[in-house]
Amino acid sequence: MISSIAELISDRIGAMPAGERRAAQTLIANYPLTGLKTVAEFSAAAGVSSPTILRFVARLGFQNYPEFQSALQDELAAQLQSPASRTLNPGSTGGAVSPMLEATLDNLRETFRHLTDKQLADIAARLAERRGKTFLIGGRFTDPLARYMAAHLAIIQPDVYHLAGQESIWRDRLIDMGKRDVLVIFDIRRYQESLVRFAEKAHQRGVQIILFTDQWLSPIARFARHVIAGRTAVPSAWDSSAALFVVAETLIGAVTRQLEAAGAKRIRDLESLR
Amino acid sequence: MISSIAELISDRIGAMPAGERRAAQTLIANYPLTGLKTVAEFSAAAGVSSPTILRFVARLGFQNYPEFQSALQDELAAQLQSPASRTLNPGSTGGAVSPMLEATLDNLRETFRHLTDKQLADIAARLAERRGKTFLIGGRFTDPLARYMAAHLAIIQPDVYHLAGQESIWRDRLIDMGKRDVLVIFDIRRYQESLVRFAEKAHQRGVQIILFTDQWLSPIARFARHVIAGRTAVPSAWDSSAALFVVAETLIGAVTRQLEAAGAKRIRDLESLR
DNA sequence: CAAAATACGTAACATAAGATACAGCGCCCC
DNA sequence: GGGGCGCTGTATCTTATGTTACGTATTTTG
Repeated sequence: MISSIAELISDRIGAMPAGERRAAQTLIANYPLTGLKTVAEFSAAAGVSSPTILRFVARLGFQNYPEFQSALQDELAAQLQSPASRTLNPGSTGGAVSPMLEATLDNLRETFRHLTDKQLADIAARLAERRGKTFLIGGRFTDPLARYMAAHLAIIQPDVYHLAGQESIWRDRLIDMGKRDVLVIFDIRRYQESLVRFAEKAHQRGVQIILFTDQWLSPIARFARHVIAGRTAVPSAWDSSAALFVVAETLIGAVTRQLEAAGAKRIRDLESLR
Repeated sequence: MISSIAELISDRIGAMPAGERRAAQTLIANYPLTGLKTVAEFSAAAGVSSPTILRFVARLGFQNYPEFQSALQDELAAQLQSPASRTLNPGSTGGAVSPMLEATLDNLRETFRHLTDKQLADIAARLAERRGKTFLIGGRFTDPLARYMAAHLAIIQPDVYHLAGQESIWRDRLIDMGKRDVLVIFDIRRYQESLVRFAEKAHQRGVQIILFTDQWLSPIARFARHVIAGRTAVPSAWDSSAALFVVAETLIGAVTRQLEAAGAKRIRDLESLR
């Protein structure tokens, strides 16, 4: 079975005329980048004319050049999103557990690779900024993450609220929200209508939204000031929220560090209350 | 110093208008593929108009769109040729992020290293066994994990209950618990007195306890049938529950697989209820 | 060795892509 | 509340990209 275009090429390269073969070799040589450039550039790199390139992709079975490029891009997307393929682990971890663990480790690495220090620092700074209130809410499966984050933030600073219960309840809380406030939303597929509506209304009131979502971006991204896109794919019937969980923990740590001075006093006060 | 376009973006994303920021977030979310597509496709993915995309790349310092794409391709070429450089993002190694990530990755590996497939399989089998009820409860910071697990398990099987609210409430639920039932407890330092008491009473009633705890083992371990000890140490003011979270997800996946036949029907029934 | 078939490139064409001008709108500041 | 600024989208235009037609070169075969 032929799965990648590279395989397809090496499968048929024998039955190609000289010019097309040069095209094939050039493409393979630094795959798949040459194929993503324009026909003119491709042809120049291969030292043949444009029509030869087009005949080449036609021979591979594509209707036209854009279709060929799309196929390459899809392949590249798959490759970039599941870095598992590049870490070929030769039996180092053989159990039935490891697929799940490995996928999660990859998701973590991949999620943080798309996340710069500056982004996290900005978000942490916004959360640490003690001007307005902080609200947290999540979807069906992600609401526990909102709770987890709220449980920590509420200790180191005042005015942290987790929005729970029925939609009507938190919808009414909108009235307390304004420009100075922050709303942290967790929303991964399948995105919840009610959350989107809520986010939109909050946005209209000038609330700054920090969104935790998956790589396909919840529609809430439209309204969000900051977006954290975590990888969720694992070999399971469910999506994994582990990457978002770790980002949340990282943020909690960062905020705590920023509030060190004020926070330490607050924690001491809390202790004395027990 | 700014070496990659991704860094450049996150450096300037703060100073961008809303539309362009959406473009930036969309690009980062699955970098760099969106940037290799046409302006029209990019704009559609981001939910903005084409000119906004062009203004976005102009703001990044590129003269025109093709130049921007070339830069992305060059970057991608460099990345594909030296896979090692992917993991070491020179800008972020010095930052505050990676210590946290690295520690979490270590915790995950370490946690699973002490966890055999058989252990997990046994626990999953016990959870999938549909003789009695399943109760879940957690401590101050770990209760969200109990909720997360409950949210999933409740979908694939009946009689799954998360114990929330005040101590007196769940203490009274003890009366419904018996030998056939399972109690999943999350408890990490500082271990909660109330949970220990609850676990002891449940144990006396013959309830099988599955305990998620840290490597120092909650006192509840005395009463537990199964103990999962996760690593929690991270360079932060707080302990990390990420390892326990991932174990929970792994178990959820395993239970789902075991209940595939029965669970599939149940999920279908649930869908039809909406 | 000759004739035919195939391959290749040049050049003209059509199309789709990127760029720009302009008007509407919202937002912020005064 | 009013004026100004800046952001965004629609519509138009221009560019360059992919495509095709055709003539020449090259190879293959009888």
